[in-house]
Amino acid sequence: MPRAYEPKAFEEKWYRYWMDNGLFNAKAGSKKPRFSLVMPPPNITGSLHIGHALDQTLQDIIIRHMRMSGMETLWLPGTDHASIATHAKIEEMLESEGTSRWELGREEFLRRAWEWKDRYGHIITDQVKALGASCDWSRERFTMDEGCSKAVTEVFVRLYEKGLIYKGNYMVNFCPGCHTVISDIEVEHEEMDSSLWYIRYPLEDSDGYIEVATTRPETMLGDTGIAVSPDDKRYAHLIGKNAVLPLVERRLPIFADKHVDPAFGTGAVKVTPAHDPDDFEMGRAHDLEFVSVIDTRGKMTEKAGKYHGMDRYECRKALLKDLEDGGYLVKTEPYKLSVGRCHRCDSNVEPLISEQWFVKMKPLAEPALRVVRDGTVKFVPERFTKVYENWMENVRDWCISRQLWWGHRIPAWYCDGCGKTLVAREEPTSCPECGGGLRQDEDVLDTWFSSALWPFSTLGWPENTADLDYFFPTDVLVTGYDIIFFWVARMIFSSLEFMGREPFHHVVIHGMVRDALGRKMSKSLGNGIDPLEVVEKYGADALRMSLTAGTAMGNDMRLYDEKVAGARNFVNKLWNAARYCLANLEGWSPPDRVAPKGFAGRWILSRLERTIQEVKDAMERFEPGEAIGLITDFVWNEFCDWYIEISKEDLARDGLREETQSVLWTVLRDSLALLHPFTPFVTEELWSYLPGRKPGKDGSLIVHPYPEPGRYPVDLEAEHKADLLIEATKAIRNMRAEVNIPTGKRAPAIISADEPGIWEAMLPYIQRLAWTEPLTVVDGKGSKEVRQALVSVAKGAAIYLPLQGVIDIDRETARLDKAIGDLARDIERTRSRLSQEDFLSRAPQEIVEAQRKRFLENSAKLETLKARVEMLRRAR
RNA sequence: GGGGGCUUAGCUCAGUGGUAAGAGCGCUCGGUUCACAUCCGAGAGGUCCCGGGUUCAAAUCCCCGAGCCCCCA
Repeated sequence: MPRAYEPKAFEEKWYRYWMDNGLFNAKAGSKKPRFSLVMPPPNITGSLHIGHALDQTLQDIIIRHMRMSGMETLWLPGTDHASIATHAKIEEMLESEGTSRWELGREEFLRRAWEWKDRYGHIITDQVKALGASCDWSRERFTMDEGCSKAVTEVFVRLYEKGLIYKGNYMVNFCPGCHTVISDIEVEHEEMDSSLWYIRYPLEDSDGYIEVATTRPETMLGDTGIAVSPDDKRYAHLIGKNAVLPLVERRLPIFADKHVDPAFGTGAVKVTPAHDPDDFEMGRAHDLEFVSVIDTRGKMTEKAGKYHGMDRYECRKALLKDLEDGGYLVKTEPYKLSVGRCHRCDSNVEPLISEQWFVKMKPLAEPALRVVRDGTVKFVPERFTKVYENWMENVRDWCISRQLWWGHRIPAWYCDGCGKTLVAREEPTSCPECGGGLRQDEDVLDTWFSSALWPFSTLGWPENTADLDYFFPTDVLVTGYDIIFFWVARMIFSSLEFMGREPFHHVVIHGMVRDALGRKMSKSLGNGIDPLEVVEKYGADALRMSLTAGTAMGNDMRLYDEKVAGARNFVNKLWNAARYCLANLEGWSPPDRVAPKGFAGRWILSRLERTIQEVKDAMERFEPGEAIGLITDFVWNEFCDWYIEISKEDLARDGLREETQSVLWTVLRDSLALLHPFTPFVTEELWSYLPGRKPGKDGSLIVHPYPEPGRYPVDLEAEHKADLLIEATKAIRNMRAEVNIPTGKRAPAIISADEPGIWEAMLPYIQRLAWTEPLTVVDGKGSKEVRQALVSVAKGAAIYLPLQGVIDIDRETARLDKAIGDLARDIERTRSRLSQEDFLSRAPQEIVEAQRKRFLENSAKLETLKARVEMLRRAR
């Protein structure tokens, strides 16, 4: 075995081994209890970023843990066709070739898109493999593969037939960058510095004016009314009158509407029903005309008269100048404006009226709320429940059509003859009403429409497959809080509607990975961390560990080099601990039973038992960060720092050698098993060297049973002894450091104990661990104080460090005085607690008992120290 | 406007109502200990954001406030 941990030497090897032996593959219908989860499908356009790495790692930890716990596990991977993103990518590519989708036509465009998908679509899944993701690649799916597409059509048709999908003319968000409608949640709102323009609209029947304030002057060309608050006395006399739109000369009725905020601007607002969601509502309520002046490319329409063809912002400039020239512009004020921007391309979204397909949400939302409220679906951490509920309660109809070509084409046909709309599973040949020719809807569906079906479409729905029968509903879904609305919510209502039950039972939500300064990683900042570079430098295990250790589920985290290096250091520590164990296990083979008699062995197994219990508990609560923390503490701070050091002593002793080997082997074996879900590569590698390992693939760690509580006795007596050993060792090391005795240099020490018998057996260990020579025990009751020495107190013992030279009395007195002060304060605290009637009667017995014990122990220590100080004074 | 989160050591973060508040990194001092310098040993460093309340007991639960962040409208 190499001295240092070299992840590159074996990571690929093991991934291939697991794959080649089918160890990731699930069997439907197995007798074992099942556990399944589906991977949130990454976009085919993307490459692996650190957020994926976190998401994948958490899922892999869960699935490996479950696999080792004896479940028939399925982790189903796949990719998402990412309609807008891929479409944009292809268009970009065509543009660079000097052509366009319009020139090529739909069929050729799609051929090119599939070609692109075949070439690049698997890049991201290959990258996922480098992280060690143990998903069942034989079941890999794609949102646009045959089965998933069939599911999409089926869902569309059924919802349409049920009246839950409709087509209509409504206010939608149009993205001029992506050239398509997007849904409400794809719009991001951002506060921006802008202006508020005050414009004077002449009254029709008098010389007066009504002044309005607007943030979007260019939309005035589509104004068809003016609204004021019904309670606003300033304008009461104008209600029912008309104003005249400057430059356009359109007559605008002035009316009252309670949605108008009298405190905004002048209290009077211009109403543009075709270009503002609120105005749209007012336009309907007050029967106003709808005049569209901006088109889907963000350009002014014919209706804009002389501004026709201008870009919306260009038009704003021109218009403001004309208003000013005409004397209509009263003033301009700075104003903080909330602008809607496209989630994908950042363009300013244009609200406009357009005919689109929608999903009616109310009837679907209701059951989706119920399953979360009654606990059928649980969010982890729980606080995300509220986020979900909040959204679901206020959900609006979902605009699902997109003016793109890459995606699931809407299964709707229109008859040229009679105008009838047909929605069908298979392409109809002619109109059933009039026999006329049919034209399919040009649009495709929102990508999330297909992702919403992921937990069951990937298992074969709408067919009744064995996989669907066995693995559905899935158990857990792991994802980031940023897609609760986009995806989680939609899977829940889709599954309830089509499967008649929840898609999963737990939704485990993680946070975002940020850079060292806490900033979001973004292309424009260039602060993204490439997970593959990290794997290259530190190994996949270190990356996985650094993404999980020290964070609580649901919270954002920062990632930086030092953190990964720290994780790598632990893996290296494990590596070397294993080397030590293995070197001492040569020629040894495991016995049937491991039941050490020595206290050290009993102690470490007792600690291992407790660790196994605590890890189990943390995993059940979906807190892998806690679990990995418990394991690393155990391995590093107890096994490596103490037990291994103790074992060096015991291995040299005839009577103890064999049981010590057994203990080393046992602890190493269980530690590797405990760690495997977190650091699969290094543990499988080390496992392969472990004596007693079953041969063949069934002997692989990946399918070895996860350590369960109840394996080893919790041994209080051994734990107590180990406590004493550690306390005494630390006391001696401490005093040595105090007087600068170098580590490793032999120096004498004396333990003056109340019960010398207990200490007798520990001498060789303390001697080794604290570099004492000689180390003696004396009976504390009978013996005299040791003169030229430093002293420390432990439970039931005073520990002396004799010095050759004369000790510095002042310094030693000061040191002891500090210790006395600390002890006295603590004793006072416990004494006061123990004197409170309420505490004694109301606090649990164990707590009171612990306080008593502490009081007594500390009092004894205090006595010793006080006597010592007294002695030093006399010696002066 | 509504909802949520965060505030704990110099930095990044854990933290179950139980009584001496933890880790990693950094810092200081000392180490060529036969697994490991990717390491070992020792140490310094904290009004647990402020103020109330509940409780025998509060970093932890409740209320008020401050600062920062996120989501929704």
